[in-house]
Amino acid sequence: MRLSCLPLTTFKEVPAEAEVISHQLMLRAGLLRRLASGLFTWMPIGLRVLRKVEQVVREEMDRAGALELLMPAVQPAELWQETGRWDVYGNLLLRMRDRHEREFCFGPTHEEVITDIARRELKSYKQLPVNYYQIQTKFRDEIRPRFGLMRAREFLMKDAYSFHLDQASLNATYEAMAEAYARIFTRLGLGFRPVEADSGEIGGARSQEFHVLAESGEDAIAYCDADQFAANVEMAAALPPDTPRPAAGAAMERVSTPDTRSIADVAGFLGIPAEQCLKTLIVDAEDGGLIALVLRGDHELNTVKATALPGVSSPLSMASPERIQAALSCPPGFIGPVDLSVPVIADHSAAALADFACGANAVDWHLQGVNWGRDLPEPTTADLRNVVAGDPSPAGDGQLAIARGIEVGHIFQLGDKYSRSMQATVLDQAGKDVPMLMGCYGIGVSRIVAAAIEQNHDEHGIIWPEPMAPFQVILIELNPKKSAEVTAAAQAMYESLVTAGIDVLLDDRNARPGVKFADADLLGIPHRLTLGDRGLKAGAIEYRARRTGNEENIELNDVVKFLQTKVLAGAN
RNA sequence: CGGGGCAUGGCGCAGUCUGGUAGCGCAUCUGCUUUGGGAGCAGAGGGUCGGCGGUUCGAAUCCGUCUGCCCCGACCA
Repeated sequence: MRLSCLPLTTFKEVPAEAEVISHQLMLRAGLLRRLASGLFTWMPIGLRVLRKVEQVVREEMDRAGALELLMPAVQPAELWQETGRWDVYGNLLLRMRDRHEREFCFGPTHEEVITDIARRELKSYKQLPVNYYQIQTKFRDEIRPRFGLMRAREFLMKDAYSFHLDQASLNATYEAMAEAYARIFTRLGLGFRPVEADSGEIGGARSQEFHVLAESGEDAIAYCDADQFAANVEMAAALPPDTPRPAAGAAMERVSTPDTRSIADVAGFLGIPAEQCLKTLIVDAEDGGLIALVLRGDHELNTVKATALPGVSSPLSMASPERIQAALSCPPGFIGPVDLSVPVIADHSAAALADFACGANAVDWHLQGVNWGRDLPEPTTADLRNVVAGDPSPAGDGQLAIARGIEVGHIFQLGDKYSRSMQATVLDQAGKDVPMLMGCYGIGVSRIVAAAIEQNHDEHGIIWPEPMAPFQVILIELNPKKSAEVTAAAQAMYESLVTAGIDVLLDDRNARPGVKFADADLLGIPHRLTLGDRGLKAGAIEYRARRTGNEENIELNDVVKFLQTKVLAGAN
């Protein structure tokens, strides 16, 4: 492609609407334009990136034996009513009516449609397993679209759905998809991690998310390199400390602590570390009463774990200050587990403390030197907290670290949820109708593009991983108006690169060198060739790698060969 | 949906408090000079100041109302 034929407008300044770096850079580089909230136009160069990602996904899905098809974006309400999701899905579903007043939605996902296909097409166990996939535009009317492509309302997704006679077959395809996903993200040149995830409402046996690691990621991931453990922070178990509780060394003492409510205040006032304090949270109980959850001062409550506790109301709700005052005769901020009139559940780490400080259940008073078993009963213990860096790995070997990630893929086992409600059955060996088991496997194709930028950029712009770069090479022709020789040489070089099958962008615009260099950096094309009169005289062209900034001069005649080894080496 | 912020040429902003008929930088167009990291000079085009209503002799500016966009929370590829 010749840049002189492409109306490309790049910005020096960051558009005010963009908050995250990927969104900013895509707007500045002219890859993306916003139409409305959560709706974007992929401009020509941006679309090339999207297509390259799509192609890698497609190749690996094909290699894993999945079958590509394409379902309609618009879906009839009847299918969604069959599974009950027409009512459950709520406002995320964009609904519409046709001229006959029939109800439709713009598909946010395709379980219903694919299950309808499966029940019509698949009649015998002999046809199983089957794994169908598509790469298609989805629409989810997100409550709050944000961060550009990261949470757009309309987005490109690869969604796959597999059908099986039995669990063993489902497991096999699930594993095959996990491997295919790992290959996809590896081929795309992304730093990623598969993590154990909450299977949530769907209730399937297994679920894994694939996260691209980036500072700006929305999700916190706990992982351990020693034993390969990785899970969403919400999902990671915090093990009880393996060292026994120290012996009590201090006598319990009531201390006046005027106006010190927060852990930070208390720890500061008493001159002790936060991990020597207890934090007592009062939550509503299922039976209408209250329950006290006790954590170490430096730990955070994990709401997923807390909700799962017997007796705790679901969803979790913190008791109001009024209820606390009424039931305990003490405002929040001075509550503690000693002589507390409601049930106490302590986190393992909190239960392992000796000589700790906590609220005295009286305004402006705390207790110090408190010990379980002596000053108050041994508590019921449970895992209540989020894991923190340095915690032992639940998999048993090594310590956890915390990283941030962007979820770009999710695989899970659906079981018979949809096949049962939609009567998608096949005849088994015994000639009996049985509902098929299903798996489902998603990849956010457009989100990958944003995630790649979040992970790969510098102060000058994007640094595309080779396999998704819009072009492999940018050829900059310096001062085209000044020298006919340079122009001729650039054209000849461009032609020979194209002939060699190299994806090259020729910057033949009549612009100053600085503009071209800046745009090349902003666009993030991995390999840059610069042809100017200076080099031409010496019979050489300058090469520069976007990521490293390394430069070298290449003989004109060697350029194609040089790039083929360089570019192809990077692409596979 | 709750909370906060913003809306002025394509982009970034000033002007709003204290009403007097719109300005700066970038971008765009023309010419000349320049040309290895976002050039200089001279000129040009482009804005019903988000919409509607009100106050006023007069509204970007004050009042009301609606809309759009962005950020923080619960959801998700």
